[in-house]
Amino acid sequence: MRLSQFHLATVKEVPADAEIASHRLMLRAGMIRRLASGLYTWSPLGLRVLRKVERIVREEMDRAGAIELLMPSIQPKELWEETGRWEKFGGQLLKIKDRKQQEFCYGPTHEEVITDFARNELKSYKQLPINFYQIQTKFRDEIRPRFGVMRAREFLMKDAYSFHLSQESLAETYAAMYQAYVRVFTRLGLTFRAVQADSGAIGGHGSHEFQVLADSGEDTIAFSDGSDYAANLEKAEARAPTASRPAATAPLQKVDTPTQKTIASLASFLGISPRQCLKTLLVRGVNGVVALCLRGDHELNEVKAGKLAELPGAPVLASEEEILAACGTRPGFIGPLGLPDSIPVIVDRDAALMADFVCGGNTYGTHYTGANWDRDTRISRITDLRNVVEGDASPDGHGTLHIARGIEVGHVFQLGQKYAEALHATVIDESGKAQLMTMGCYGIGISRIVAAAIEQRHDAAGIIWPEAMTPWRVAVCVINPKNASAAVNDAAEALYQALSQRGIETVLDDRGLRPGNMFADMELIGIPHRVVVSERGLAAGTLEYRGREESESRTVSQDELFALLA
RNA sequence: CGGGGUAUAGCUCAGUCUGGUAGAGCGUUGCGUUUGGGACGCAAAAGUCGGGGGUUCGAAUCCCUCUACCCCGACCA
Repeated sequence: MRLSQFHLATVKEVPADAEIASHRLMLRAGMIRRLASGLYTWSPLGLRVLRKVERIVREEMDRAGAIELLMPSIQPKELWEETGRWEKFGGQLLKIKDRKQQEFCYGPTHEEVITDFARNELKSYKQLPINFYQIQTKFRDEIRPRFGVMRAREFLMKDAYSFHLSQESLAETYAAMYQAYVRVFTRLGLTFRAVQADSGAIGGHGSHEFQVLADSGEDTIAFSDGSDYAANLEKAEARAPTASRPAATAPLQKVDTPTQKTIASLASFLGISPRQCLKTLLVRGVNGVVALCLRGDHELNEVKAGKLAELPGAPVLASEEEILAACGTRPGFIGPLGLPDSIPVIVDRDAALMADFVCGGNTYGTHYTGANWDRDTRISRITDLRNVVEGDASPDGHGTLHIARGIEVGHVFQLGQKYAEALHATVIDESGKAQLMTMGCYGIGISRIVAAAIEQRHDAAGIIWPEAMTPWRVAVCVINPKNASAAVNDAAEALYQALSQRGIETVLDDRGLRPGNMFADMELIGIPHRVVVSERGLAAGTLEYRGREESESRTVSQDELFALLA
């Protein structure tokens, strides 16, 4: 590509509300332009990168035996009513009407459509297993779109859906998809982790997320330094403590804590560590409120709590009125001692090992010190309720957990029969009977990968593309082409041709900008290799090369350059 | 959904409190000087001040209203 024939549109300034590096750099490099909230145009430059990612994903899906198709982005209401998701999906579902007032949605995902396709197309067990995928634009009406294409409303996604007659067959395809994803992210040159994920309300047997590690990530993941164990924080199990509870030694005493409503203020007021305090949360349960107890330095894991039989779903903290009615005090002074028997006291495994602890006094402005389980108060149930923290033992018994931030770019999921059941997707088995199919689904956020890669790989000058994603591998920069001798321009042109003929994607910067502008642009848009052609070098018969991550350029011959790029 | 903020030149933003000639930087166009790390000079084009309504002799500025966009929050005791 000759840049003089391209539309490169870098800018110096970006809106103050572009907060994260990838968003700012994509705007500055001119990869995307915002059309409306959560909607972006991909410029020619941005599209080159997006297509690179798409291509690698497509190649690896094909290699893993998935078959590409393309479903409509607009989907009829009736299909979504069959699975009950027309109502259940919530505000993220963009609903639209046609001229006849028929209702549709812009597809946020395609389980309904693919299952409808499968129930019509697949008749016999002999057609299974089969795995269909598409690369399609999706729309989710996010509450708060932000960070550019990272959390946009319209985005490009690869989604695959596999169909099986047995769990074993599903497990095989699941494993193949997992391996395909490992290949995709490895080829893209990204630092990532495959982590165990919570399979959510849908149920199912297995789920892994592929997380690109980046400090700005919206997800928190835990991984072991002594094994392959890695899990989303939501899912990560806090290993059962092996120690036993120390004996009670302190007498139970009530102390005045007039303003100490938080663990932090309580601990500093009493001169103790937060881990000697007990945190008691009152949440809405199936029948009245439920008390959840954690060590003061731990945090409630909402996913774990949401699975408790005593709770109707994700935990919702009780209101001040409910708390006053249930235990006669206000937030900040709640404790398990003396709670009515009707309130279950569910205690985290680590909190259950506390002795001589501090907890709320259940009257305004007081706490107990020297409190002890059994002696002073009851426990209804002991379970894992907390988020793991840095330094916890890995739940598989090998190594120590570390916490990192990640950007979810892929998700593989054993769906089971939820959609097949709702849509009656069956095939005839060997004995001639209709059998519900079992499904898996596998997503990759193509457009999000572009942002995630930049998030992981950039410096003060701009983007640093991995070779697999870069719009061009090499930039040939001509110094002062308008006034240089014909020999300089000819040499640049010849080098550009030679590189292109070797199959190396090359961009020739023949715009005639001043060198500083040209170099800054090439660094901003992240081209991995830069070659400068000038009078100076031409006289010596050499080229000047600089890698994107190198701080100094070096002199090379043309052959050395080709070897470098081979 | 609740709270807050913003909307002025292609872009990034001043100007609004205290009503009186529409501003800057960057970018763009032209001319000239420059030419190895975001050059310099001169000249120029470019704005229904988000839309509508009101107050006023006079509104970017005050009031009402609508729209769009952004941020924070949705309760960890």
